[in-house]
Amino acid sequence: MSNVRVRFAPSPTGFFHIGSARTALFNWLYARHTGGTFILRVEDTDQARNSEQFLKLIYDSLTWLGMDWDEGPSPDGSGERGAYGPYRQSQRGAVYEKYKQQLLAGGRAYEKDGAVWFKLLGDRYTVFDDHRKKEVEKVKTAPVVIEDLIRGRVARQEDEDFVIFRSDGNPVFHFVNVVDDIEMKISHVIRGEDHLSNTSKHVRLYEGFGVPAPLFAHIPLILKSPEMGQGKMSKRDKGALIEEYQQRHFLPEALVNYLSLLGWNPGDDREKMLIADIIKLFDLPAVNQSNAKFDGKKLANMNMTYLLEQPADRFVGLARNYFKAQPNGAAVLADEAWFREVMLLAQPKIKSVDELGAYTVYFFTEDFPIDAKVKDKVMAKGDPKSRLAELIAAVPGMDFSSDAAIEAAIKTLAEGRGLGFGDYQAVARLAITGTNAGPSITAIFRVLGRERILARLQRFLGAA
RNA sequence: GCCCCUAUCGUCUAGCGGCUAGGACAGGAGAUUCUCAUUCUUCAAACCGGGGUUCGAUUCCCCGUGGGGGCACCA
Repeated sequence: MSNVRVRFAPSPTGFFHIGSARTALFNWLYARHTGGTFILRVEDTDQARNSEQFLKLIYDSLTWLGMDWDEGPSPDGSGERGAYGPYRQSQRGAVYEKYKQQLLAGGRAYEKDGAVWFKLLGDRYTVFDDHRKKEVEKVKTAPVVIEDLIRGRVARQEDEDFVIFRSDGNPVFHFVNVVDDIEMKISHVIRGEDHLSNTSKHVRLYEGFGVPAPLFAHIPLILKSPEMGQGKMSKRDKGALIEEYQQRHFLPEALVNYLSLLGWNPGDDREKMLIADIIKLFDLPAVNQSNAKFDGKKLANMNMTYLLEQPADRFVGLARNYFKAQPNGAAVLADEAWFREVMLLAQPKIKSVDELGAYTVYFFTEDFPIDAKVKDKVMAKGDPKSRLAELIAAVPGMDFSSDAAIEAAIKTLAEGRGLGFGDYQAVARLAITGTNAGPSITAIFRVLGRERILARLQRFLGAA
């Protein structure tokens, strides 16, 4: 067990964002890499915007992604574990009060306009701030120098007193963040670069409390992809919410793998990696300094490569979860053995689990759609109606015992007329599945069975 | 406006003074396959600009420019 203690400190004020997930991930990876402690702390001081629903979403998303926390609220929200609680800021009022009194008593804070302000040390002067369009009091101070683990030395001037308790009596972010990091003995603050400018405030606060500051590591931000526009990813952007991937039944390890590569790399060409290897290889100095744009296509590709190699049981389980949430789910799942067979036929073909519904409809209903474009194309080539009639004649006597037997039968039929397998395949597929994409036609014959194949062929020919 | 961070193919990135600037996703072409997809081969694609430092800069420094973030009694 190392002395590394890191925390992920989200606010339950909105959906769980991909940027938050990445920050959580880097903290978690660092804790696991170093054998340290990963803490979840809920920053719910903004009573107006907090909600229990969003809090639950944080627990669920972290759990889904496989980021377990050593201290913090329990995943079901019922209690908590760890020696430095409570882990919800809304329950830490007494702690903040104590630290406020300490500053007040030491002359490092004062009241003004009903709020409590942190007092900087140095000579004071007044200037007109043309950004805020008002007179402000400034303080001459030495620059705050931060030795950031990712950015190197960063110097920034902090030259204005700032509010630490609002006039409504509630403490502000900068204050509670620092107090809790002290109380929870946080060793490394790993957070988004958007906090880099805040860090000078935080360092002054640590000084005010007479406590050494933790080490800082400011990670790059995730930006919109070029199609989405400019700026950092916001909750409005497509693909920005973890919930979305969960609903689409992405593999969490694929998402984690992709996220780990946004701003970090193992130092060689490896991209697809086991979580265990990512943990082993991850380190703070290897994190990039520049922001990364989100690429949904690369994520989708990562998800597909994971999907292709899933063991049958896991894939079928994933498929089952997906269909449970579909309107026709109960019917699809009715016959377990058959469901499994169909899903395993689809596994090597699909790119994501949420394609499964459309990809396998015709296995579960006679009322499947016919793709008009595919129909036009297939029916325009050769003499498909004759091929269909020939198949209808042959199917009753065909050996359906294996894919190989079916393939042999169709080939024999084709050769007898100087044709190829393909001349039957396309039109049979169209008649039986309504599309041109799918598993091998022989497997479809075998799984659907003689009666249904024959019925579909006849029905299609009759309508054509 | 002020402050901070940052800059290699469209995108994620490797490179840590001397390389035909490498890989991956996306895109193009081809091969394999009963379709589709996978897979394989292959093509196209980048060092933001200007000054330095150096025998030599993608690499180090400075200045621009571009991108990002921050400047609240939000977090």
